[in-house]
Amino acid sequence: MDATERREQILVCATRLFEERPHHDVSTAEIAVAAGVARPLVHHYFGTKRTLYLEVLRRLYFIPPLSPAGLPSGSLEATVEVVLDRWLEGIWRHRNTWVATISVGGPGSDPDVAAIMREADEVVADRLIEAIGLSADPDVARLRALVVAFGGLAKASTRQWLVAGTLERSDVHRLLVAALLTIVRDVYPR
Amino acid sequence: MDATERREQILVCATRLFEERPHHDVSTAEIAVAAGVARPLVHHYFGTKRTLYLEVLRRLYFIPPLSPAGLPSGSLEATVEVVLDRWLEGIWRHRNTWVATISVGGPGSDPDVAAIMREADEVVADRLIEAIGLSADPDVARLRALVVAFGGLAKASTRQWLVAGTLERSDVHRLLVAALLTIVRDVYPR
DNA sequence: GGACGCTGTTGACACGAAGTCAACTCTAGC
DNA sequence: GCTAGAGTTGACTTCGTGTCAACAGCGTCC
Repeated sequence: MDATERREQILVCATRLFEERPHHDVSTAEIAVAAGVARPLVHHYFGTKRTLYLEVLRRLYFIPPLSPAGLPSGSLEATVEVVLDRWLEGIWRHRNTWVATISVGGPGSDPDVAAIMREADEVVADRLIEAIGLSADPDVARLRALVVAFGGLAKASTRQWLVAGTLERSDVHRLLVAALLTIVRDVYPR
Repeated sequence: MDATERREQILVCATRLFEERPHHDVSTAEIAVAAGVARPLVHHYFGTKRTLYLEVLRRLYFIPPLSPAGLPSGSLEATVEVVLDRWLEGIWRHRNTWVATISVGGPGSDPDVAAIMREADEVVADRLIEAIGLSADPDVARLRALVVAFGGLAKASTRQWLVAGTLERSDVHRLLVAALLTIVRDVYPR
């Protein structure tokens, strides 16, 4: 089999396993069996188990969708409403992956893992800022930091919606719209 | 040495190690050396390494302070301002521990870890609701869910402040005050 | 056609960490 | 002094990771 195909196949199997179980009790042997290959081949393609895990993470984190096209032109409020509605739509469509990505760890978690998440958070923040048409603003760095923080609210609220079931989708939408508008209007301006 | 003392000593050493390094490369042997005991003793007191880790987590998560006493009586806005200011003060005082607790993991992270964090988040949310004097409200469950989500904003923004350095403390304070007021006034009411 | 080299693949080994167990030490009570 | 029990540990077993040399398929050159 072709090298890139095999690599991809192993990566897919590993992703599935890492999504559904704690990574410490997913062994490379198990991944190899799932992919129908011998264990050393996993190491051949990905080096260490840790490298493979990080690659799975990158793939998961950068799948989350935020359709950048077809943004509505209108008041800030209307734009934010639509953008966040679409965003929640995408979250719902990929809810399994999303829940996996926002599941949390604790102290002693991997700094490389944290770095990947941080980078992904910033990419999402930039897209969001672009979607609401503020990417040309001076002092965007500060706005970005605020929107990254907003991302924490987004993750936590979608978890309440999708995992805990203590919030409805409409609650989450209202919360996020109100929070983002507050940030842009009241908190961001010096 | 007395059993509880020894247990405590091992727990303290383990906490220090888990705080500063990824838990997968902290070995029980290392913990044992740090505590000046033989490795099996660690297992004797805590069973598995996982159990010890979870106990460290519980201790870390439930240390975070939110002084419940001396709440100011006045407008909602003034109360929220003071409560969050004090909260940030506590965060700053225990910033190392705090940063350790909000450091993130990824998919495949432990469900037990997630459960501990979720419980801690709810405790903090309840204290916050109590501090702003809304714990007697009907439909508190929904408010609590919203405040738990707000906790996500609080974590992410304090991370921007303490780790990334992209926000000032005053930024975080303004952000959290505005967001919490928005939640209580605009989002929470049906 | 056979030798050669390259890529994909694997069996077998080395190393290290987790968890278990029987045995040792020391103190308290008879 | 002797026993009982708690605290403690050395030694062993098991398991997972990572490495290495070797094998199989296949295209290429003499």
